[in-house]
Amino acid sequence: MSRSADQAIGLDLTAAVVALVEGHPAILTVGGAEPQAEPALPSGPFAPLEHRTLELGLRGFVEAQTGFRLGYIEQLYTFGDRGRHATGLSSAPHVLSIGYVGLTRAVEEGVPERDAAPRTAWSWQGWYRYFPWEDWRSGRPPVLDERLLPGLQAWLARDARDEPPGRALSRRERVSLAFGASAMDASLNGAQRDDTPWDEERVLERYELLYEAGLVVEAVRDGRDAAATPADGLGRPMALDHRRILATAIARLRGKMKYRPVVFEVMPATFTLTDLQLAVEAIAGRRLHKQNFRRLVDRAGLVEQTGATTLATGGRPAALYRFRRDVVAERPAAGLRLGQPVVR
Amino acid sequence: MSRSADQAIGLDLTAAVVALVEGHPAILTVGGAEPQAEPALPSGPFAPLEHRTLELGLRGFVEAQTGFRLGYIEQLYTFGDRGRHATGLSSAPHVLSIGYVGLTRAVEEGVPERDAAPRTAWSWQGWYRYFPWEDWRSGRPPVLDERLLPGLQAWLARDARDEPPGRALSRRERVSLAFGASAMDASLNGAQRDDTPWDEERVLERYELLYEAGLVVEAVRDGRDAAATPADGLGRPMALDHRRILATAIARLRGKMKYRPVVFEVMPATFTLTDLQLAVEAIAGRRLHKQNFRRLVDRAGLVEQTGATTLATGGRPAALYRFRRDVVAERPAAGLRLGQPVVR
DNA sequence: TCAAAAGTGTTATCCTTACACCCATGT
DNA sequence: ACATGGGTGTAAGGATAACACTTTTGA
Repeated sequence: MSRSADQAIGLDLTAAVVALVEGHPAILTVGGAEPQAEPALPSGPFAPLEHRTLELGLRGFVEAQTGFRLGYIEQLYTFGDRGRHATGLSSAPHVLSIGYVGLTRAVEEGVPERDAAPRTAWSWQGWYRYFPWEDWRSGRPPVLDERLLPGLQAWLARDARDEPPGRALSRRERVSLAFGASAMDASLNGAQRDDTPWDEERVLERYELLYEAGLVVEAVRDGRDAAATPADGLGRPMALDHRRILATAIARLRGKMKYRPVVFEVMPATFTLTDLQLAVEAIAGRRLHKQNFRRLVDRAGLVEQTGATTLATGGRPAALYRFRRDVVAERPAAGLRLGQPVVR
Repeated sequence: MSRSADQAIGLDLTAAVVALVEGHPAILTVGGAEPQAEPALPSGPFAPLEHRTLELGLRGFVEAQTGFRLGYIEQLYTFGDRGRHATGLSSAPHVLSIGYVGLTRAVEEGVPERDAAPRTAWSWQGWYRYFPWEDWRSGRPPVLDERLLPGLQAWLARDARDEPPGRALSRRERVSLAFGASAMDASLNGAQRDDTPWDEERVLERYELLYEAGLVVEAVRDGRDAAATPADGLGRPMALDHRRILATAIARLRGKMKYRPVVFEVMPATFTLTDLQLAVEAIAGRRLHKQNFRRLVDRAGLVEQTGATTLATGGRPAALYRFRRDVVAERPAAGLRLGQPVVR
């Protein structure tokens, strides 16, 4: 029960800051400007004497490195696997990272949220550059069938023997769950009744499997078996374990959106219903049914009309809406329970 | 971007280990045997050179301190607020804690899961001793109206002035959300349309409010304003911030149960449907509708009959069931989506 | 025969999904 | 006039919530 600081521990606070840039979900990255450098998320070492709380420390790093002041933030997970995100020297101080998601508006109209000047090169990067297989907005992503699933199949075949039997799910089952039953195609293993569909929330499970299979560059960099790793890997790499944190952030947002009104954190003060739908689709990574979406939003009492309209969209003028802050107090779970209407 | 271990950081791994003991949800505690000592959760300092991963470190602590070998575990949150759970000396090393939930069977029939002898005094404690207001199985808990809500009301009245206005929810709204609209009784603030019901998942929000209001002993111990703290406080205290970790664990379990088959981790190999219902009710803290529960479990394909029956329940013999492990592979979200049928 | 608990059947209601159609603007 | 996107109505299917009722044991 008594504690002693046996061994030095380093703790990084890392933020996946999300905004919408030209209709696409984007994250704030630092570095990566030089040809070979990998982009990173805003991050820094937690210093208990300077930072009153973890959250304040995080906000400080983001503001210092990019000038953005965060609104909504949420802790995701504390990652601590050795071997990953390691320096190679086993005597080096062990570094854990606490990952956060933050939401912000890329550009606030009028009042700029960015006060301080950024002290580092930063930029917005579309998050689907790091996870091309997660964007189903214009149909099933080609990478899936062209490279990703074949790679996974090869991995399963290659490593079938050294798999310990036990209560845990087999690799084959995990792949099927994460990527949908179609991933396993002809080789359905028996009692597969209702073929598992693609679940947009399983972003992290998918990334982890690709990592284990050696199909992302980070796996090779961390010194894992790289038997079949393509030279370029799938999706862009990020520094350290930041892509894993981003995967966790996307998964969390996609889930949370359905029962809490978090989308509005990335929306401007007023917007059309189509704008809102596009934002939700951008985050969820799939298309939604227009009419049902509108009724959904309406019934949930999430928005109210401002009275104004805009012609900016072309066609019939669209009514402008604003977020109704009261919903949070009125309804316990005010979100957009999307259902599965993939319209395509 | 370069890191340096500026200041010493201590990291505690802490586990809320849950099992069912005589039909009640219980957690594994250590210490607290002596009259004045507060019970604690199994816990210990993370030592990167000894523990390959955070999870392995945690499992080690639990096994060393209680002899229990954990099955399912899940990371909850990393707590790092200074002022709480602090030593008072500002130069003492800052200690963060990573909280986990674990599930286990209190007594495994036949094969004992407990191999090693416990090196510390440990015991199972019903979790509702720490959160009496969370148990609605035999109706609305009396503490709520007798002590808890009056205490909160007093706090709201007392601190109404020094509340900063802003986008965040007001204290009054937070109380209403966490404890249901009935908490605010006559003083409904206007647009309160559908009166917020009690949401069994908001365990942490409720505990945090009680802490802020100085109504739990820990708040006084941590040096917060104790203007109206009753001598004994509400519910039993735990060491450090362990009760907060337990609150997080309960909240997570109550939520997770609805979309993942985690209940079965605390069930014996075979059980009757009533056993299962009682287990779910014990965790959720409320009664469920019998007939609908059975159909729910059936439709979800979560269990299958063993063929055997038992007379142990009294009355007509009950069929024995076992968990169908296949569901996990078959259905993406195999859980008990409870709905709100509070019967009583 | 009665109490106790297991187990089955049925109905009203709401929500989800899908489809068809109308409206207001610019070109 | 027509293309474009905004906006509304309604019907079919399924899930939920609530009800009443039958079955099998032990005392």
